[in-house]
Amino acid sequence: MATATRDRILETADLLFYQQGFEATSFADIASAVGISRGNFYHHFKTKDDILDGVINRRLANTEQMLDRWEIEGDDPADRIRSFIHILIFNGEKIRKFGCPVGTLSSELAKLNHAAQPNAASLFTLFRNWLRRQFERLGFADKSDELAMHILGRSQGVATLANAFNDDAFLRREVDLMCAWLDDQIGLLRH
Amino acid sequence: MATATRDRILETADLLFYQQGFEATSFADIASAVGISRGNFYHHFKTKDDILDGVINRRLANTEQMLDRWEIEGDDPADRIRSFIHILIFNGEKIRKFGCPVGTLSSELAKLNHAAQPNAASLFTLFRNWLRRQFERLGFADKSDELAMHILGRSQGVATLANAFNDDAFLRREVDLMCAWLDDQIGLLRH
DNA sequence: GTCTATACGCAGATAGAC
DNA sequence: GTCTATCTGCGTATAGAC
Repeated sequence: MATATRDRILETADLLFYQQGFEATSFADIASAVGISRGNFYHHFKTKDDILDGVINRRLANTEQMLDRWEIEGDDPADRIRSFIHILIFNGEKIRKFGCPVGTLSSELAKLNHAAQPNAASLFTLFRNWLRRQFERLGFADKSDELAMHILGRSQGVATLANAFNDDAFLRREVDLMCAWLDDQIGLLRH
Repeated sequence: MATATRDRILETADLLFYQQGFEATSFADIASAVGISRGNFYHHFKTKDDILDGVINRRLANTEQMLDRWEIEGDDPADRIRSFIHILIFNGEKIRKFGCPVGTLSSELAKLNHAAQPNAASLFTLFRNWLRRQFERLGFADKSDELAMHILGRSQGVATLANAFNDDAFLRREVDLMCAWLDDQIGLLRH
């Protein structure tokens, strides 16, 4: 198939950008991991920035798939929000090693003053809008976006510190606190 | 004075590492900003990692000074914790541009698998222990470290999202929520 | 579509004159 | 203590054979 190599490059670059960072990952790194020559790259991508765009688009598509799955599997909006919160535990090992894939990429690109930073931030927007919709369905109306951003921020902070200290107990404790916070919010709704 | 140039190098490197990241900052960047030649560097530092160590030590010293100041200026432990929370607003512009200097350095070094990562995390420990002491004085006893980590995590998440979206309103809203959380915790202490 | 060979610049680092 | 000149390797990117 015409796009098989291209897909393998993107899959590998996605992983390496996460584990090593975008700038620290060279064409040679990706090429040797994929098992192709450096020169072959440029048949599929013009520049390194092109690969970055491809990786971000890949992540956007994968994230949308995951959110759709949660939408189907979750019985009610609160359950679905808990799916989001528990991803911190599900991906705990990777997060302690490499941080959150969304947050670390956005931060790196911000520092590099890279044109693709807003593109990376749109990964956050995917979660933000999905969470907002769940809160709306719970009846939070105008507050929904603020609650979505709040919990998104909480999860980012947990990822950053769990990574800095490689602390699994902290991560699990904070997941419990976030679930308790969600229950509190729902309780407050009913006065 | 013998160490004047060394100090200027560290001051400049500190700033550039924050604004551009450690790896993206070259000797040439620092040299031109300081106004010295590249060769002159190696009289003061053997390697780039030596500069990183110097920068981290500089940040450790500056952070200790700031925490000591808060200790003196704050009337009670709750006020001091509010000083910590409000640094997000005080440094809001820089945070929206470059993120939190502690969190972003720790994350970058974690991805680079750099030997100095625990060293960078010790900057977090400085805040963590200072916050823990404030919570202890408020009477939280065993829970003090967990509360310190909680609020440290919250501030990290706020910095990451405020940077990703360049969102000042979110930052201020979350600072208010963190202060409200603090008041709640103190209220719960008295049953 | 994949390869080898190569261009070119900049990175970190060193030697040695002043 | 500061400089200029230089080394060496690796980064992205290109040219052209197969």
